[in-house]
Amino acid sequence: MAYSKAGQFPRMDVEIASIAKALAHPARVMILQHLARMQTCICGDIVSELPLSQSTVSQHLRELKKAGLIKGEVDGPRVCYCLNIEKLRRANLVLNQLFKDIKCY
Amino acid sequence: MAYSKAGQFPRMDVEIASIAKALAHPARVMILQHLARMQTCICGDIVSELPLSQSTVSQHLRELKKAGLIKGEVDGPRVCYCLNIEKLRRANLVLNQLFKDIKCY
DNA sequence: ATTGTATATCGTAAATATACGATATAAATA
DNA sequence: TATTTATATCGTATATTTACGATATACAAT
Repeated sequence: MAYSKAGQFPRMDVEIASIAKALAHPARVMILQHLARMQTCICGDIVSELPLSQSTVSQHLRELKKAGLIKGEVDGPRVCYCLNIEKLRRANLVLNQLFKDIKCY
Repeated sequence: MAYSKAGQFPRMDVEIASIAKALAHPARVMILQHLARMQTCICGDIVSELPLSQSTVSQHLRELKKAGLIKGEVDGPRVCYCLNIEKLRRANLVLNQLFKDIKCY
């Protein structure tokens, strides 16, 4: 991220921002939705679902993994991705708390 | 945004991403929280609340305005900002719908 | 009219994000 | 072992974001 002052913001606000950042690209939103539909957390399929090259999709997957929203597991020559349910529940909680704090729910 | 393919993603996913992007910096989260606390939507106060320069805060305010999450109204030499409650409700709705879609709530 | 105050905008630098093709890696299969 | 397949990473180009100081703007007050 192009901000150099992360330490100067409240911990919770940094967490909210980090979660929001992971959701801040339509490709990544689509990836989450796709992973939710296919319980059998397919992987190369994601590439064919998106209008983006394989390497770009791989970058988005890395972003989602970095934020903890998905997990990837090697399975032979391929990698199976799946949602990280706990972290996503936490994301939902944290965002709802924000809207509650600002009285918009 | 550094993506050139917005038209190729579902409208709803673009909306989610755009909302998330507005929330993707702790300074902007803090601004929303501050505006919620002070109903009298103060403005220059925001600058003194944040560890950032006046011009940088102004940029963040512009981002929030662009996303529609806040409104700014000129009042003499100063500008009063306040939350855009309807848009924030919509943001909450849309994000909750995402978490519902992916079964993480 | 001049001065002061509050914001926005400009110019700029540096970091990060997006996107792709090409290449490397790792594992299954022939 | 060689080949195919699936994915990640590298290199690179471009766009965007973050951040600041300096300057412009717009209004109020002197």
